[in-house]
Amino acid sequence: MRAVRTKQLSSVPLGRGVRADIRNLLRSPSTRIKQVQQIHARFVVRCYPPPSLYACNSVLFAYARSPLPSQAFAFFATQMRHVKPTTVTFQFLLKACSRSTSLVQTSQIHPLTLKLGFCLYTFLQNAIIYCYGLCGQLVDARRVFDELTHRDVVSFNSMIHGYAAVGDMNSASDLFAQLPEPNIVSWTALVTGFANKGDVFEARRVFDKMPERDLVAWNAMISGYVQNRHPVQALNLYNQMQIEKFNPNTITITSILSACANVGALDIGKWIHVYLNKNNVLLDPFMGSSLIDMYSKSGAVDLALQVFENLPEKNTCTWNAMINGLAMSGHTRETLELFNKMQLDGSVRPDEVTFVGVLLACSHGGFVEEGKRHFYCTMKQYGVVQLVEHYACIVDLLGRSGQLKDAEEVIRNMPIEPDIVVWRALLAGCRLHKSVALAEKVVSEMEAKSSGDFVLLSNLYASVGRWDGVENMRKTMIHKGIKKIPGCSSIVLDNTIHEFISGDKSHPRYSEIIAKLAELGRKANSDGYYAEVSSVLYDIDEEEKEQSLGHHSEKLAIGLGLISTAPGSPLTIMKNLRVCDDCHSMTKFISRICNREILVRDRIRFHRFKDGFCSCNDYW
DNA sequence: CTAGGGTTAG
Repeated sequence: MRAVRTKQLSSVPLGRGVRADIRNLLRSPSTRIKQVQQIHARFVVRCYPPPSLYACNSVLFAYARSPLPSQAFAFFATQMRHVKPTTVTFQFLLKACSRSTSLVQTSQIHPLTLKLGFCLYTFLQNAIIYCYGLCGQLVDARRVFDELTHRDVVSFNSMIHGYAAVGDMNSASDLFAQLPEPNIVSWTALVTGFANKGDVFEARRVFDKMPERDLVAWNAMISGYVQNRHPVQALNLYNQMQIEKFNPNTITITSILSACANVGALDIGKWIHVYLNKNNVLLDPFMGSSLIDMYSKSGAVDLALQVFENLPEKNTCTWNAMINGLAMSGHTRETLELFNKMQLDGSVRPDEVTFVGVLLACSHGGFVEEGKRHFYCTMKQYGVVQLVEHYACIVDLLGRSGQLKDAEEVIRNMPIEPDIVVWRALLAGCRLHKSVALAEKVVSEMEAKSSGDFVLLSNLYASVGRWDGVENMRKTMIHKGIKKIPGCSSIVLDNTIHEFISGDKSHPRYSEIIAKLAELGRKANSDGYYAEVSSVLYDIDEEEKEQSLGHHSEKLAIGLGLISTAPGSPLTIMKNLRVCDDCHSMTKFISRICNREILVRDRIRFHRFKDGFCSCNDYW
């Protein structure tokens, strides 16, 4: 009796239901992993007649474009023993290789295609070249390329893409030059290649030389700017793109929102959000994450939370964007609550980025024990490897709370080489708790390279009245030829981004700004508030001061904001370096005297100035 | 069904 039932079970044909499922799978533009897994499960039951090659290939196709492309290999290995694979089978397998950048799979599939006599199919070999290239195996890629009897544009483009992926732009350009008729894809490969290397200038040069461009090319250049932190150029190019009558797609929007986030362009970002709603565009996790990031970084965490709550689909990035947004804004409790929610939700796994946010929140909120627990236990629990960034966070956490010995101990026992950021975190702790001796030790050991480190030690000397140390630092910096990073602050007014680089007087309203700042300076002095602070002004600073007037870039941005907006309206300023003590005090003063809420986002965190106080409680 | 473009941290 039991045998009969088993037999009935094991010979269930795939049936119409599955065929309909497969049809649906192929019809939808993207694949949810659950859909494929359900169909996969029905293959596992031995059925009669065996599933057709078409059905098998369909599952491969679905896996290849799903969020878990590597599942395609498992399916191929276990469920396709009875069928003879065709070129289509390999196309999908190779698609899965490229989407999961799996060298192991690529190097196994390659000989298999040769064994089956598929070496003459250029389109298959092209895919192999592409996959090897993505995995950084340029020698293997080149061998396939050289052995091809017939090379088409795609062969060249795949090879160029491979060179570009490892940053070998010389080889990429050489190959490009050999191409009789490069097409848009060839050109775009060069643009992305240069951009990925950080050479946006060269990328733009290539982009400008393109005989024609399509949306992908525009997107490549725009995201190149965004990824290299040139948000203003990205936004300018986006305008140019619209002038040339190209409509943005979701990819363009994702990059542009990221650009808005980096420059704090809340108005433009909001406008795009409205545009998306008006056109009934469903927010995918990419756009969702960018949007959340844009709102958080523009100081509108409440709006970020709204977006987050209403997103139809969230991935790890989305959660991370929200967690980091809350952490940056100083909402420690909320950050940790959201992290709890993420763990309970279970649909996504926390990753390295998640823990940067969690630890950062603990650090800003002074939650030492909780931070330690996440660092030592929770991370291990999720199998998340501790990177230097996390060590920097924990050192920062310990250092801030005054446990300088423990912090130093952590660095000494790190399994990986501490980088400058880790040392700098300890140094910041020394500054906060005025530990000159340890700070000196740290600076001598870390071989400080950036001006910020010397500035920190110098400020520390000054704060304990060691003027000889200040002078020494200054000499050391000159001697070692250490250049200060130019300070750069921006403010968005009427959809226009105004960038101020210290020492640059080119802004059309420069003299008005200076006049306004001078007026405020006088008020501050007579108030007694500012005078007190400036008396302990140090003559070395992270940002190069404009010699004659001594204005940091953020003061210029604030000045412009004050003279060009209605009294009492809030201002948002973005800065690439950390706020200095002087500007911090001055901004507190301005917020009170001008009755303005001023939000300054520096390299590390937000400062919300209101009624003469700052949300960081002068602790940063 | 053959090639190129996207988010979070540092």
